[in-house]
Amino acid sequence: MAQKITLKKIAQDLNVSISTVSKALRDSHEISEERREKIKKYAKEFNYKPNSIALSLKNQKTKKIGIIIPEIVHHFFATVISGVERVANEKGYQVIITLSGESFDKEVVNMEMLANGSIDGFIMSLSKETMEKQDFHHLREVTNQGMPIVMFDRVSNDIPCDKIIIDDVAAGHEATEFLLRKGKNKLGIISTVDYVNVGRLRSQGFSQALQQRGFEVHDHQFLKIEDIDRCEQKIEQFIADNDFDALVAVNELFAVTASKAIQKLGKKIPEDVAIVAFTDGILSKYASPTLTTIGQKGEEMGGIAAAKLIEKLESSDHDNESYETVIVKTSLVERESTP
Amino acid sequence: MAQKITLKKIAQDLNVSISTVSKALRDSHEISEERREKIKKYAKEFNYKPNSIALSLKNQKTKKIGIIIPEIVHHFFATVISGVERVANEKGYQVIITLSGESFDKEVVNMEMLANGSIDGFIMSLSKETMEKQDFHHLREVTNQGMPIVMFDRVSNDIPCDKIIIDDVAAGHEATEFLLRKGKNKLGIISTVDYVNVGRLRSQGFSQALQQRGFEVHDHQFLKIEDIDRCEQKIEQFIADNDFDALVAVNELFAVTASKAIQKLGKKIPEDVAIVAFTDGILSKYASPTLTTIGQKGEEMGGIAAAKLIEKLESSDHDNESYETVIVKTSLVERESTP
DNA sequence: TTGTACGCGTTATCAG
DNA sequence: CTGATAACGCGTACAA
Repeated sequence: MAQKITLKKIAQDLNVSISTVSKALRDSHEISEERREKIKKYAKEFNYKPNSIALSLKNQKTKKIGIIIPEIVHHFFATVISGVERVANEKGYQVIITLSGESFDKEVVNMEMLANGSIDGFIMSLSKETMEKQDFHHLREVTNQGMPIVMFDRVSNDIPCDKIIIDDVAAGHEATEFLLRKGKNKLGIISTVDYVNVGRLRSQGFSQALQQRGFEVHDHQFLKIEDIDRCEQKIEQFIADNDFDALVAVNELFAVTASKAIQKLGKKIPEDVAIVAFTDGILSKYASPTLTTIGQKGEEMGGIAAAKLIEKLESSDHDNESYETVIVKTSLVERESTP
Repeated sequence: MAQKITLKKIAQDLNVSISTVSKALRDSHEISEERREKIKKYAKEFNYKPNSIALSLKNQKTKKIGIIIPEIVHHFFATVISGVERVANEKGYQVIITLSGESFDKEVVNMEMLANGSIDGFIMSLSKETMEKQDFHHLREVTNQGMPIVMFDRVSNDIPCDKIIIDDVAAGHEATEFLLRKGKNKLGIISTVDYVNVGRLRSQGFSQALQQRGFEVHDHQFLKIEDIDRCEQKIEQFIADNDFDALVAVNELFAVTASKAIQKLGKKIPEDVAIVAFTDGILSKYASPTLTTIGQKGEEMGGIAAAKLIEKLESSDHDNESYETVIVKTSLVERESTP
């Protein structure tokens, strides 16, 4: 009930001026020790804390960074936030999160809300709709105002800003090469439709790896799933129709679904068919058998994004007009689904 | 680069006073239509948006709500945030998220940071350490300042505030009764240590259901896990040592681990041993076999929490000093792990 | 119809 | 050593 205490109230109660209180609390030597102590004691008793809104207004800095992501219930994004939060907190920043829900309009609205002084800078990953529309005017508006953006994972080349991505082609290559080295030679890949970047790029890496090893690449080796909710049938069909001895799946869900289909057909993992999945998450760790995956290091990406953003925020403003794209190395985690 | 535009700048550029601009933009009839239009056009051209920090300071309202949760990478918490965010956005509020990482100290620090004017109210779930220590002084300080808190899931009865919980006793009862009705009669429960509320209460429901059916309840039916990282061994031991025909697990991880242990022992699910898990998440849906679970409805809890908080925030301040505890019904989702 | 003054809480600067 | 004043951006009561 006791309303929040302010400098003004302390000043009134102690019959001194506001600026005296302010100085005393900041240990200024301008104030006599006696008075200083008295004021500090009083402030402590009433648990005085400077009002951060007032400070934001005065300093033109909020010490907050805004995140806009498509969904928070996706494990990858949750890990990114976790990384952002960790680094931000270490450096005295708070994190405001908004969700676009893969909607362009909501992404725009949220950006506008946050850009009105709520935060010092953005960390974001574009919504699917934005990727499809290729409309980035909201980002440009923000950067034009001098507010820095760091993009991760789903980025746009049209916007000049720092970017944190993984090299999906290389990652697809790594997964494939790993299977080839294990002696597998009848490979298939379960991917998304091509306009989803990650699916297209990882498939590209898959093809490259095969070709480098002198294999021919055929269409029947590629399954491109459009509707994630009804992927089961298609995956079962894909596996039944082909005599694969190894599969790459561009996400955990496809991998688990494939794993089940394979076992249903009476084949053994990894002896008959091996699997490498992408996006190391909970499913891979707890599926039966556990899945070898290419980890996406969301935590690390988030951490790097936050560090980059804060660096920009705290560099003496505008002398630093160069932008960097950081490629985070993926890491292969071996589990039971590969020999 | 074009710095953010303010009322002041518009006023200068147009050679009028600040208040004229302010009034014009708010469609005041005090201002002549001609001038009004001119000002509005200019403002639109430079994309003027009121600075939210200044508004916060003036109105003593931030239109932001703070969330403190233990971890964001737990699916349940992610769904709660999703629900909070949805409702908050609908009502024009933004969401600031901080993570305690299950640490008491970090919870305290984060609360203090947010309480200094950054937000209008809290939505939170206590860290494990806080539950263990039973130290809630930081919560009390905040409520004493007149800032409302809504707690969910992990709550404290010591703090007067709205609470959103699931009836864990009833849920434990439901899970157990379900197994009994399926003809199982040698039941065990894999739970957490007692100071974690959910574990204790669900265990309680487990006991109640058994006793109501005339079963005796013995200590050996309870496994209480302290360290979630090394639960595997203990769960295997627990299953090997007892001849259960059904298990209740208070979270997905325990359930999946148990499922694997059971299959390792050559027993069949659900014929030999059935499983009911808690917290319906991704794992339950994709484990082999898929798991029957008691769903926790995180999205709904988050939505209710946000609605309650905003209601309190917008009710004419202090006439509303009653607190409510909302019990969200759980729902059993049948899958392959039960007959 | 337009402009001035004030207050939100803080700090920095300058005057006493 | 202490205090008054300005400024951050906004809205509004009051004065012109």
